[in-house]
Amino acid sequence: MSISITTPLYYVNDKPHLGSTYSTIATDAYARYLRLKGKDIIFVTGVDEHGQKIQRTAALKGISPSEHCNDVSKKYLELWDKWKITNDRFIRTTSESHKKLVEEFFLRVKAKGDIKLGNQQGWYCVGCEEYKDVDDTDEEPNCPIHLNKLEWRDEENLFFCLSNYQKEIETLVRSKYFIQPESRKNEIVNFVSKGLKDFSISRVDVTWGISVPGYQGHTFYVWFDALLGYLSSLLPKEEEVKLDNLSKYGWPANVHIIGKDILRFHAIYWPAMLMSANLELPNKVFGHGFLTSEGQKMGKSLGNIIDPEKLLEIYGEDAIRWYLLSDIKFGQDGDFQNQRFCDLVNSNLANTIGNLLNRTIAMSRKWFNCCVPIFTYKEESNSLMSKANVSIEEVINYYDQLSFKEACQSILNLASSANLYLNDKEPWKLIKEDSNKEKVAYYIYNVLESCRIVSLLINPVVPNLSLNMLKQLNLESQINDWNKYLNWGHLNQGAELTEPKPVISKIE
RNA sequence: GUCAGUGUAGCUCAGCUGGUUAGAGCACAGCAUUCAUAACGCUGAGGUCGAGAGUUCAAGUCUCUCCACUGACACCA
Repeated sequence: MSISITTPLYYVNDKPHLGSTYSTIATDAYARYLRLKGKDIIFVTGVDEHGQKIQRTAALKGISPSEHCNDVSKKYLELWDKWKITNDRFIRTTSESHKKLVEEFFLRVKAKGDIKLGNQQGWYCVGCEEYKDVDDTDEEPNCPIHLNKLEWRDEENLFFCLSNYQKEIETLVRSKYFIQPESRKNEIVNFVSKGLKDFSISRVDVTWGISVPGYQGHTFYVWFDALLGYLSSLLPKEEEVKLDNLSKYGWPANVHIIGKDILRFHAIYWPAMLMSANLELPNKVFGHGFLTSEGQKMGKSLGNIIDPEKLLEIYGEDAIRWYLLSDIKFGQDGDFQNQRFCDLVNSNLANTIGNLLNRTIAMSRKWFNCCVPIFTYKEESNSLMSKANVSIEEVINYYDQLSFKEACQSILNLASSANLYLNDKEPWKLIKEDSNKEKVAYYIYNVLESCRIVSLLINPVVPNLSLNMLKQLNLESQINDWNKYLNWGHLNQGAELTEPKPVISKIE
């Protein structure tokens, strides 16, 4: 039975930014981890292509909305390709199957009695494109951002009766693992406890969207469209679009990995919608933090926007993945600092891990015929093996909880232990006495074996580095299966070792 | 405005129920050193723990006030 994991479906109003790249990288790391453990997963990403903003952006560019969507969606596809993201699906909400699914979903929810016609009233700012909360006594309110006058709008909309699910949602959001991280869970619990209001699911002034069946002039508004992409993405192309088929193809999602800004919609609206449609709920919703650049919010006006594509061209995916996943606690906000980024990549990947492999292969080749040592010698306790076993257990645990930073730390600890082990054993001194050769063989083997474990454990985070390391150990074939190889002793004595080259070069 | 969270070495962060000289990693300095990507290892310098007051034999750790930042407070894709 397969399970799905998802990134947000990114809004194609503009080209991809670092934030969406961050979500995608994290989800990719998790997907890679699950696959290594042998799980049958479907990694879903995609784009949300409807709405007024897109309609307007396209008009501004003098092209049709669909042209605009094609352009931007293509950019996303290309970018994920460049980053070597391993998504299995890429859903576009303008696709025909998605449209069918949305219609079916709506009819089901309507049949359940959870749809009603109502009026959306309020003070609307054209600039912000949203309704503003204003002081009731204010007869002519202004937008606090744009400072212009707000328009009074009274628009007929369809509503989803979220309030029907107050009890169920309350229970759900309080449950132990549904919302993560914990701090955000509290916000949501708080919010729900104040009482849920029905929300509108259609617009009458937006043409660029999916028409609501039976309601002339209405198109679906974001949440009743975009969120359903998680479902429509799962149906195989040849399969008839049917909600009942979903459980065969990976629904419910194991986790939705999203930015903290859209947590509420995923943790409250979405489950209620699914309940109404009689579908299973996702197991978990993880709202990660936002990135700043050198301590400041990224913004056009500040001109400090980090372009993920340029970043990739300069540094390559491993360096950036490592920095984002190993230095920023997943779930908290993070700051991209160029100096720190370079320092950490060089210190952790090139020095601690890369150089460890390099020095050990060099020794092994020099003293053991360009091969992994062959020996019969054994010591009673093998401290490195114990360290490796601890790391294996810890790292699996951390990955399971999406605690990438902690996982990376544990891997780094193992590599450091191996470096210390070498300095402690001093094989380069021992080897001067011929009688020590067995001992040296044993020590070198232990360190090489630790490198092998490191390379496997680190794979979800920095896949290229991992593969490079395994190649140098002549163990490329072990890359895809943790169940088989992620335990001590799978490095073969006497296997050939080629001349080591740095597995990752230093940056800047 | 209301509620919640954060504020600890240059940087990123640990410090549970209060208890000897406040910790780690990175960066920096010195030493050592070749097996290695000037890498690894060792040593060191660096903090009035946001500010002030209080409780206590004892507070980074509890209470109060203040300051700064962040988030939530419903339609922000």
